[in-house]
Amino acid sequence: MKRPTLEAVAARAGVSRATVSRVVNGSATVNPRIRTAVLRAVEELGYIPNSAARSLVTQRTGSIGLVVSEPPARVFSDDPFFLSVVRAVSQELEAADKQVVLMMPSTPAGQARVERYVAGRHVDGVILLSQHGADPLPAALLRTGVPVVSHGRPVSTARPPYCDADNVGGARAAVEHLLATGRRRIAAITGPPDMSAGLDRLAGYREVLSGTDRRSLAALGDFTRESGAAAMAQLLEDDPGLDAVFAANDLMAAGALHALRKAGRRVPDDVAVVGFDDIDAARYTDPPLTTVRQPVVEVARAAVRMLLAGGERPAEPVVLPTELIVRDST
Amino acid sequence: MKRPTLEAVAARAGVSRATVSRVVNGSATVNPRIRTAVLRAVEELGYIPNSAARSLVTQRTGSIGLVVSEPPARVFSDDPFFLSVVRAVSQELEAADKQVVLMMPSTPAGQARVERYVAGRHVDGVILLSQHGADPLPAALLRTGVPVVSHGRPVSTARPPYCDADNVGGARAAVEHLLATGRRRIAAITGPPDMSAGLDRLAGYREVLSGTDRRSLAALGDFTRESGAAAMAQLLEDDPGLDAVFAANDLMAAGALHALRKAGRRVPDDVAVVGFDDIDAARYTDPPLTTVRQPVVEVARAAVRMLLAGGERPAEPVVLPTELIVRDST
DNA sequence: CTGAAAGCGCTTACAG
DNA sequence: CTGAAAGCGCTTACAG
Repeated sequence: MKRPTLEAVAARAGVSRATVSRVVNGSATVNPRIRTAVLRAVEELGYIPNSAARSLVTQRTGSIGLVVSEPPARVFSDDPFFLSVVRAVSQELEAADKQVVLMMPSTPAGQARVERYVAGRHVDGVILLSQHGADPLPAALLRTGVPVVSHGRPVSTARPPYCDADNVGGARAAVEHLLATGRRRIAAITGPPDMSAGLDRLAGYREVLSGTDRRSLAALGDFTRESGAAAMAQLLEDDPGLDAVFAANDLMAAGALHALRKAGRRVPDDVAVVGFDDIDAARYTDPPLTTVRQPVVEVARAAVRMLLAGGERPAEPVVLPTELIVRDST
Repeated sequence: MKRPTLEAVAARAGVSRATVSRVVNGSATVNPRIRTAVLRAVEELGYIPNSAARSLVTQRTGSIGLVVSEPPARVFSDDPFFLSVVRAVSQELEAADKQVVLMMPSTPAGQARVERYVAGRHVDGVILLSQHGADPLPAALLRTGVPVVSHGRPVSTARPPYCDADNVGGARAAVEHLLATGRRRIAAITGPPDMSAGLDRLAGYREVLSGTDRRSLAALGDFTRESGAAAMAQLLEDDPGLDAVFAANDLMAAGALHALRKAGRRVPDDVAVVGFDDIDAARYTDPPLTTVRQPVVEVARAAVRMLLAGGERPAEPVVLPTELIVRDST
C-alpha cells in the first residue's frame, strides 16, 4: 500500500499539483470551492505530505537539534534538573511547531555523527545543553553555518549567543542569606571547573565573601550526589569549625546532608546547607533544602525564541533572575 | 555560500554524479584510483550529502522517534528513572547509527503533530515510552504502518511488540524478602492504574500474599514522591500495625520514608520499606533503600534490536530479569 | 567499472 | 486564481 502523493490528490480533485500544494500549505489565493474539493480528496486519500520532498525544495526541516555533549560516565544519569530543562525546551519547541531531535553523543564517533547530521541540514537549528570547556563540538557546529544557541553560558572558545539563569546572582543571594542568619564559616562545594554554571555560582560565593572578613573555603565537586558527600567530608576535615555550606547544585547538597548526618552534625543547628536548582527532591531531603530556584521554563523559552529569531546578529545574552527558596536547612 | 552538491564534486573529480554517489555510499565496485580522486574532491569541497534528497529517493531517514506521551502535569518531570531509559535507548540507537527524535507531546494538538510527523515518514520507526492505558497515540502510530515497538508492556488496546523488565517477578522477590525477614503486615503503594509497570508490580505483590494467610493492603500512588508520602500516611491510618511497605517505585518509597519519619516510625525497626527501580537516589535516602533493580540498558537494547529487526512478524515480547538490592531499609 | 537518464515528491516563479 | 514546467539533490536500474 503505497502512500498517496500530491499527484494522486490532484487527479482525484481534478486540479493541478500546484493547486493542491497551495491548499495544503494554506495559501490564501485559492478559490473556496476548489479548496473544499481538494481538502476532501486529501481526506479521502489520507494524504500526508512527504517531508523529505518538501525539505528538499524548501531547504527547511522543521526540526531543531538538542545537543547534549556529556562524557558517558558523567553526571546526568541522575540529574532531574537536566530533565526539567529538556522538557521545558521540548515544550517550547513544540509550541513553535518544531520537532526536537535529541542528540547525546557519548563518543568521538558519536560527535562526528552529530556534526554530519547538523551539517547535512537535518535540522534548522541547534540548542546546546550543558557544555563543557574542552568540548570541541560547539565550535564544530558553529562552523556548519546552522544557527546555534546555547542554553547556559558557554565556556568553550566557541561563542554562540546564549540564555542562562543568573547563576552569579543566585549564589550571591544564597551566601548573603547565610551571612544574614549569622553564619560565620561558610564553605562551598563547587561544580566541575569546566562548566559555567559551577564557575558562575562559585564566583557569586566568592564575591560575597570577599566583601567581608571571612575566608572562602571550597571543595571540588562534579554535580553528583556522591561528589557532594565526598566534598562535605573533605570540608569537615579541613575546617571542623564550619557552620554553613553552599553547594553549587541540589544533588551535591543532598550528598552533603548525607555526609553531615554521618559525621553527627545537625542541620541546620550545627551546619546550614544551601543548594541550587530547586529540584523536586529538595523538598524531600531531611531537612528540606534551602535552595536557589531557576526560571527553567523562561530560560528555555528565551533560548527557543533566540534561535528562531535567526541568531544572525550576535544576539545579546539573556540572563534571567533566580529566586532564593528558604526551607529548613538554614 | 551555497553548500557543494554531488554535481560539484563530480565536476571537480572529473567523473559522473553516479560515481561520486557510489564512492560516498561505500559501494565496492569503484576503481581505487577514481575513488581516491573523488574522496579528495569531497574533502576539498567539504561535501556533505543533503539528507532530504537522499531520504526522498531511499525512503529512509536514519532517524527513530522516541515518543513519550505524558500528561503535562504528570510524573516524569522529576523521575530519574525515566531519564536513564532515555539515555539508554539513545545510546543504543546511536550505536546502531540512528538519530533520536524525541517527542513529548503534552497536548492533543501535540499528539496530532507527532502522528503527522511519523506518518510523514520523518522517522523509520518509533519506540513508545511510558504508555498510559487511555492514550490514543499508540494505536494511531501503529496505523501509520511505521514499525513501532513499546518499551514497557503496553496497556492500551494497541498491541505493539514490546520489551520490558520482569515487573511481576521483581515485586514478588521484594515481597518474599519482606516475608523472609519476618514481616507480617505488608502494605503496598501502587503506581497509576493505567500503567503496566504499576499494575504488574502490584500483581506480583498480590501473588505472593495470596499464597499466605496475610491480607493485602494497598494505597494508590502515581509514581511521584508526593503521592508516596500521601499514600503512606493513608496506610498508617488504615492499619497502624503494619510493619512493612512495598512501593511500586523508588520515588514513592522515598516519599513513604519521609512520611514514616514524620509519623515517628523508625525504618527498618518499626517498618521496612522496599522500592523499585534502583535509581541513584536510592542509596542516599535515610536509610538507604532496599529496592529492585531493572536492567535498563538491556531492555533498551532489546527494544532497539526488536525495532531494527523490522517488527514485521508479531515479535515475541522480551522480558528481562530484575534483581533485589538489599540495603538498610529492610 | 562507469555514465546517461529517469525518477523520488514536492514548491514556486512564471505565464496566462 | 490556476496550470505547465523547472528544479531541489540525490540514487539506482540499465546499458555499455
